[in-house]
Amino acid sequence: MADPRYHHGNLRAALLDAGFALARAGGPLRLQVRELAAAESVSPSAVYRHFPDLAHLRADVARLAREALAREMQTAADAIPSDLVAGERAIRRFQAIGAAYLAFAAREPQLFDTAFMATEAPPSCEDAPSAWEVLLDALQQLVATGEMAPARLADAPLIAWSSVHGAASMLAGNLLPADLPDGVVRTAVLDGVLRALGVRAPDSRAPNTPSAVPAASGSAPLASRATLQ
Amino acid sequence: MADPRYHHGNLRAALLDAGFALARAGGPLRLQVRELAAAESVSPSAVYRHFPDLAHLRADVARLAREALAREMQTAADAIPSDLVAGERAIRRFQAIGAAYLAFAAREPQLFDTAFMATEAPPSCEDAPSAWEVLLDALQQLVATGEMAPARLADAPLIAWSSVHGAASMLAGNLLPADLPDGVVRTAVLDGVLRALGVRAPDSRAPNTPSAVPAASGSAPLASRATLQ
DNA sequence: TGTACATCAGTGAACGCGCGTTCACTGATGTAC
DNA sequence: TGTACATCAGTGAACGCGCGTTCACTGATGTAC
Repeated sequence: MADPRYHHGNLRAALLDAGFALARAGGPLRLQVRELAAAESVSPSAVYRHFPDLAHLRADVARLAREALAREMQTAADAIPSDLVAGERAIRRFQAIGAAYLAFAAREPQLFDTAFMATEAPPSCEDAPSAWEVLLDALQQLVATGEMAPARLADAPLIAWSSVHGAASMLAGNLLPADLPDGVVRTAVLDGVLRALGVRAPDSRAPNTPSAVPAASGSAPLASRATLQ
Repeated sequence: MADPRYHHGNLRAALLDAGFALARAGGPLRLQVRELAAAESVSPSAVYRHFPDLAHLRADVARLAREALAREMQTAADAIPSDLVAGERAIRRFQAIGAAYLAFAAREPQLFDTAFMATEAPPSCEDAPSAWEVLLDALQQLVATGEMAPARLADAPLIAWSSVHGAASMLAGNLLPADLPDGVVRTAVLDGVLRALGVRAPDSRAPNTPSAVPAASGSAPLASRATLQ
């Protein structure tokens, strides 16, 4: 029987998985050589058999986090029924992608931070799937079905990504009032994006009116700067 | 003549200023007890005469960074001529605030990171001025002048902040193509926010059309995922 | 006005810790013959 | 089929460093009398 300490088998992939789990629990600061090695019951120096330094390992864990995000976006889009009218389906898929992005940030704030942390090395390969590509595909479908003006494709990615990423950052960073339901954020931001893109929401086909927004309970809940300083 | 090493005078404020300068140059990671003390030519233990620990000092430096941002927003708003028609003035002030936010992130990325970094202690006082309040004031002026629907106030802060903060994060984090001019980002995001809020831009009074967007040079520049992974 | 003294704001050395990384090594694997 | 050997993937100890923080101290300040 082989000594289980030697020849782990696939230590590189195991370290990345461990990094993913550590980042999920504790964020970027938990990505340390010794902790990663301990997670795989391996000596710290074994890490250097598979990565030139910690920076490269961190960059790949960040990539895994982004890929996890992209997969959830794609899965949410694919969950939209395919028997809808093409235009409505394109809109619903676009909304599902944004909602998945927000849900990921709210449910896995540490992983979200890791996905977009500053890295001092490049990842070993490109994101696959890529969240950016998933977004671009959805926008192109909006154009193909006539729901968005073709010229809007020039700035639509920037508009959509800014809004959703900004809201996701606030959800992950707990910058929003704790009693603010995620659904309110989702509705406000996603409806706002559709209006910014000149796309009519499938529910309320009257753009530029606040009707789709749930009524504020008492005074405007977002007006409090208790948490968002 | 007093020994200059003793009785610094206002070491607390000086440490915060030094922290601001260090964060500006090197971001949150540069906020270290020893480096801060050295910046003021003081021994590390002197820091503990004015702050219980590093976390509290960091929280106050972050506050200073947010206040610097808020001041630039307010200054930009106040630079809008006051002899304009009230409605147009309110819109221009709102645009100026957003543009200042984006310019701050692009010009001082490290300071921007510091402003919104995670802290393990609360700041010693509230932000003054507060960027959030500056935004709220501008939105209320949009309503007061009839440029925005009052009901929109419920979600307008979230929509505006998400979009601008998201774009600012990308500018600060160098997630956007390097050859993409800041002006393109500014125009795309700020025009998008106005459309999302149902506010007619003062230039192009035809909302929901892409006319205000500069023509894409060749293929859509944002479609490249070279830098935005 | 001068002096004793409590208070304050620093010093300087050290502690303990955990980090990334290196180095000589050793055990396991796989291949040539 | 068995064996020598090159190669690979680990070990374990150590290095050097820099970190936040503590502690006993000391020099300067300001106030009471």
